[in-house]
Amino acid sequence: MPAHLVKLRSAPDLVDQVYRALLDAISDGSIVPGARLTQETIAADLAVSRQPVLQALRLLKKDGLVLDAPGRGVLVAPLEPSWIAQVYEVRGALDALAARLAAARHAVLDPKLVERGRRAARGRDIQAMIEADIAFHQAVYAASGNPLIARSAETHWVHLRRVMGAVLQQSPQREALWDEHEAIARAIAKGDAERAAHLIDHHGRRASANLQTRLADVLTRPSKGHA
Amino acid sequence: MPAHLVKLRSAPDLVDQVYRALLDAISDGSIVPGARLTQETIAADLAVSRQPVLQALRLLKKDGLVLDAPGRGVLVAPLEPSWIAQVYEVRGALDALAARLAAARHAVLDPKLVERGRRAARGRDIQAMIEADIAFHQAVYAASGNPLIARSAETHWVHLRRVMGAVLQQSPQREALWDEHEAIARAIAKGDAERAAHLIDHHGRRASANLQTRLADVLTRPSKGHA
DNA sequence: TGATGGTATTCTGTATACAGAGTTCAGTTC
DNA sequence: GAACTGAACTCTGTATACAGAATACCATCA
Repeated sequence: MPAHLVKLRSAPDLVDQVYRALLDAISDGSIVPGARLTQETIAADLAVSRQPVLQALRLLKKDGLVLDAPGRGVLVAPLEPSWIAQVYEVRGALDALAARLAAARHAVLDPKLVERGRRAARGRDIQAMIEADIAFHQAVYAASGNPLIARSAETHWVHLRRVMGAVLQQSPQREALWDEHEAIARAIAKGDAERAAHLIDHHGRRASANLQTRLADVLTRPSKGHA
Repeated sequence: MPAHLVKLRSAPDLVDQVYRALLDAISDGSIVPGARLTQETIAADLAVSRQPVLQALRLLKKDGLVLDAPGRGVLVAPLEPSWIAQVYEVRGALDALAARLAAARHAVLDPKLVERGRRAARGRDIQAMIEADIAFHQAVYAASGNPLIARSAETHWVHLRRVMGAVLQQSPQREALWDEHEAIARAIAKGDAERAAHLIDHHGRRASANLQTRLADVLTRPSKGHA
């Protein structure tokens, strides 16, 4: 048997598809925070029975993305500044760990990641900016050599993606962000674990503070988001 | 309405119960690593239909505790030394974060935790030792003020509990473990964040190395575990 | 003896049916 | 007019039924 044949993804079953669909919709804001969903409406929208929806919702509950609203369906988790702070604290610890490990291996991140990020930062496509940001951090996770880091951080990024989408109409320091990313990549390549961890830690703190104030802003003036 | 009435856990539904039952059985080793399970046998054992079992298994898959074995049911995740190392790396990062935050708040951990731990360490009840260990670390998480830490670490502890149960027939440095715990608690209470983080980090590394070698030992001489 | 083809079995995933719990709303009473 | 009681409705969770996919086994053939 030729070894280059990739193991083909046999059955992307309905539960996975429903889960993905809801995850994407919640991530990019198509389903607004605080929205109320019922199994039946989701099932009807996606043209499946309630069964796979039921299971997908349970997975989303485990992720903390939807909450039980007994008797009235489920509630899409609202966005709270304090929650964001907590997510960033945990993600920051994982980022620092990943950066330290990656530096220990003198990992070299693909320069294209930064290029792509800078290009996105100069453009207007918010989603592209978010994707580039996520891609960079995931590259650090991958470079750490510990796949569990990426898996643990995955859920956190869904939460952050939601906030970013809701908040990042335009950010002043978008270019500065990628200067930081580039410095982190350099420290990792050089094998300077402490510096890499320190940089990515501060990077996260800045981003956290930024998102929190912006989110609080949006929440107090709720209608402004649509202008 | 009196405020002291706790919100009563309305419906622990069958899915949760099945999930808990399997989680406990996998954690304490009643279901051995590598065992093959089918929905039907589980359903029959627990006297429920396949439906809740199906959902519970999907949650366990998300936790990485069971693997798909297409056509032959599901496989209880085997124990691998390298996996343990990965879990400890991530858990270590969370522990250090929690210790640092707890120290920043000058949190005082309940001294009973250490007392109970020492008593368990002198005894013979392996499960009690493990429980005491987990209880201490969870107390640190709780003291951090960030509930997300405990939630993120929860899954990791299930994996570790499995290994501990499989490996810790008797450990020579059980008392030393609680000296470390006590030192960590002191550093937290004193507010020395860096020292607390440093201590708990080393604590984790030692435990990781210990478990890994022991697990590798058990795996190469598989029958010895039952002696 | 080893490989190959077909068949039976096993197991999962999805859909439908049903029952229980909670909510909403209208009617009634003070 | 406000509060309470009851019924209708809505929604979820569980069980059963069915169809498809994968495996294991057995007979056949070189």
